[in-house]
Amino acid sequence: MFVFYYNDFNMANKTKQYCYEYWHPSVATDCVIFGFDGKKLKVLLIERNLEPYKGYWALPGGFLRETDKTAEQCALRELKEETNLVVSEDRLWQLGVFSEVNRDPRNRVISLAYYALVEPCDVVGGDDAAQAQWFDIDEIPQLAFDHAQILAKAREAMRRQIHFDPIGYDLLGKEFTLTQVQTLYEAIQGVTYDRRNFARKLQTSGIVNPLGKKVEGTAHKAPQLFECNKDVFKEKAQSLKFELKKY
Amino acid sequence: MFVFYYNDFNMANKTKQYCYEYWHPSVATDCVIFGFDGKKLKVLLIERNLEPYKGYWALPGGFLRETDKTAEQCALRELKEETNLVVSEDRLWQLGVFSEVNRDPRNRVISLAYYALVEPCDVVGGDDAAQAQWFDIDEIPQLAFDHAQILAKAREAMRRQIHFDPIGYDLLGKEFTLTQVQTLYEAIQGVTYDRRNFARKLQTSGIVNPLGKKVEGTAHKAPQLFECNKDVFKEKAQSLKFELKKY
DNA sequence: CCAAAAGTGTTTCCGATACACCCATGA
DNA sequence: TCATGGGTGTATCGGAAACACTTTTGG
Repeated sequence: MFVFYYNDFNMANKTKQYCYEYWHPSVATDCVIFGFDGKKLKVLLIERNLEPYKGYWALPGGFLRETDKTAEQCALRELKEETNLVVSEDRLWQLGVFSEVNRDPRNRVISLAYYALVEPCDVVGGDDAAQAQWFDIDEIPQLAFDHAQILAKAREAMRRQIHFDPIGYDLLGKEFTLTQVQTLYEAIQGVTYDRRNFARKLQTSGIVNPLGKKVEGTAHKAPQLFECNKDVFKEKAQSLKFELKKY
Repeated sequence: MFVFYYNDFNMANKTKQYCYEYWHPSVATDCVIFGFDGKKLKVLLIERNLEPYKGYWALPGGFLRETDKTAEQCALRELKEETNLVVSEDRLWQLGVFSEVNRDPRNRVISLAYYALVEPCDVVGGDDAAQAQWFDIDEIPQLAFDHAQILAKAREAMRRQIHFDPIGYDLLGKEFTLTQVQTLYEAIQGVTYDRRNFARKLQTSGIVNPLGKKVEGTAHKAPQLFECNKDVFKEKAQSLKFELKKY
């Protein structure tokens, strides 16, 4: 490999192995990982171990490498490195591009942002992250870079997508109670629903199937467990018209 | 400026002025521009003047430059250069990132894709485009790169967004008839609506305001002209719940 | 026995749907 | 006068919304 040395005001006496005829920006990915603890929406953040913004909380993410087959692969790789969380690509959704000139104090960095909804799990810090931690969505600390903006956009995107894809159920795991679904939807949409109407709609529509099992060890009447029928959900979502009903 | 010469299998004896410590991908933008002629949905394409895919039709777009303040600015700049079409930034919507390793035969190129809905207008070719032309959305020629995939995704994104934002009316201009709106929605959603129900809903909801003017020179009863009340539209769209009704 | 959450049925109301006839205009 | 598309009212139906009491369970 050809290597040479070269100085500029940004970076003195470092190797610059990668040379191009035209200007290239740096490209990074960032992930907004949503979770749900049964009561509140959560977001997974890491504490930065490196400058800039060392010590700040931030979205997990990092630079695209030549070995990353796609930007999605980069996002998932960084997520695993920094939080030990493994997410499958079919649960990763594109959020958008953040390309403001000064969004990173070091360089021109284009961030490709993604989001995912995952079921409750443990996370640990690693690599460039001092630690990883779930935060209540309404108690987010000050974030590095423009990550607050990215997070806000992710909330809105998720809120919209939930009308079309059964992603909400990804937050609940394979089995859940109707109350959990309702609490989740209320947390996401910021509204409340009537428990009886909510339960009836979910069951009669076929979006959930009863598993014939009950939760054990509750200090009250044991609720039934259900699973999500994602095919039915998608079929129902397909019938969406303008404002969801036909004119 | 420091300049030196260097060979590799991609590009022999060219100047490589831009050097980085780490690998950087090329970043480009592509635009899917939707139009509407009163009957059919249209898409704006350019004929490529350069290799690769010289002579193929493609989405307007090009490489991100250091002078582009944002990716959006790049997209709009390239659009203007190639088709002479000026679109305002608030009508430009992010579509997604296309980052497959081999999507461009030359190099690793990340494409940031955008879409916009514009009212009918003339376009001309320029710069890297031999010509620019509107195509009926159901009569798209073979496209360069993965642009067919980008276009497909744009159609779907637009179809979803139209539930939440009054972007459909951007295709119609300031004044329009109710039949035009209906034809447009039918073209986008691929369904038909009852003319009376459609008109009533639009008017009683307050989404359109009558202008008290009529179209002139028709070979039949002259239809009224309306304008879109985008604030009302957004307010209505806000009331969307899961499947649009409250549980 | 008490607290806490689950389960369940009926009525009301509104909006979506289906449907057909007359009107205005230019050719 | 004819062809074309514009404008409009009503009856029905179904799903959404509102609403409260009983049941189960562990403590």
